[in-house]
Amino acid sequence: MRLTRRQQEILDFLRTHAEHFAHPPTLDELCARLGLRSRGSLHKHVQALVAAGFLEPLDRQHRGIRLVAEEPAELGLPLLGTIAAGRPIEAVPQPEFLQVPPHLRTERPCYVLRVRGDSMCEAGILDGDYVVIEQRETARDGEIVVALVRGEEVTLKRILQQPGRTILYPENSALEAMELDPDEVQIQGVLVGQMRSYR
Amino acid sequence: MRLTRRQQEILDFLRTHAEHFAHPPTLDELCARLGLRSRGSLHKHVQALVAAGFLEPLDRQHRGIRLVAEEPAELGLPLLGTIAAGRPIEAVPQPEFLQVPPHLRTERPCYVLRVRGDSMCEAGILDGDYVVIEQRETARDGEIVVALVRGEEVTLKRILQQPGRTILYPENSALEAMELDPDEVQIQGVLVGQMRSYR
DNA sequence: GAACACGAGAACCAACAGAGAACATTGCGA
DNA sequence: TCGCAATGTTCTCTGTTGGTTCTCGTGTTC
Repeated sequence: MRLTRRQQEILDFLRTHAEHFAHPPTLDELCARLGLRSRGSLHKHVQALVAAGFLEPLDRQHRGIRLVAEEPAELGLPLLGTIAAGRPIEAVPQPEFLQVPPHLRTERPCYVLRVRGDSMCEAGILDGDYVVIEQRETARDGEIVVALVRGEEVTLKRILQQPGRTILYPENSALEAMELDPDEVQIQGVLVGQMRSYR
Repeated sequence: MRLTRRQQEILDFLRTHAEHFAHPPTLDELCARLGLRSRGSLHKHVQALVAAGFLEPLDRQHRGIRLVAEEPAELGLPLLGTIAAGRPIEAVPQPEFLQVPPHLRTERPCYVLRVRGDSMCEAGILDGDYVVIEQRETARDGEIVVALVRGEEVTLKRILQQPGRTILYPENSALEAMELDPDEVQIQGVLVGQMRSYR
């Protein structure tokens, strides 16, 4: 649905307002700011914005005008840093955002890491690739996971969980699998997508 | 259908206007800008542009003059079919569209293919991957291209162009390079991005 | 002269916008 | 707990804006 001039104006105002104040305005306050004298008229506009999906329905709650969560689709996913087998994740200082198409991610919270090194090259994950990780603490056998080992090093490996031991396989025949006590392995996420740019 | 002078002028104005303002103009505003005094006359031109497919029909909506189809970016890129080394591209019946983040494509026209087979597996391109191809007839040595060989088979290979011969390398040590006469190879596009979903 | 592009202007009416009243609900303070 | 003020909801009424549809007139082109 398309917004009218007034609706757009109100929406813009609400967005800037949200940046400066913790609480949404009341209808009366909004009226005053917009030069209106009728709450009823304003309410009509607000309802239109709710119908258009920009505001959450304000079910009789006071100060109930809340902006709907900004589509993460537009913002993209945060690029948290670089993952290199055997070292902690090297975080980027300013969390950058990367656009990720929906079919490379899941509905659950995800983030992006940049891959450093060739430990997964036989699985088609190369140095410089971006991997999309679903934030999750458990994995199924055979999934590729971001794992924190002994609280110090982070790697991207394929996981196999057996009673009493957890094995992390690199996909590179030059490297060896790690066999660990389940307590030593903490799963931080599961690989759900991968991207590479050749430009 | 061909546009008249006035129609072209109006369309041009609307395009520049769209770059500067969030809302389309009203008929009256447009009149003023164009030096017209009759809304009715202008309306006739607008309707002609709607009929010609340049504007969306403005069903009595205020400020409803909107340019049509500026959204190939939003729509994504067309998924044209599946590419398997040694066979023609198997076109999908209904051109599907796939969202592709900007860093995986170029400014020039691009399309997406699905990869079948393992001929490029050592370059990290696996069976089932999506590849983003920039439409282009020439390539630099070392680029991975979509090449039509002898007018019959299409492959995804790394290219090397020497005087008098063109070599197409698969990235799979089990397969052999093709050495061809330059006339036999027609480049259809160059690889600029790659995506894989693990879901 | 017929067809066409272009423009003026009037009349019409649906979309948009606002005022204000009445009512319902919530939440706070006495 | 009660009562009141604050706030959200629903109405009706009103006026304005702006898209739509006409008719008519004037050049221009083939």
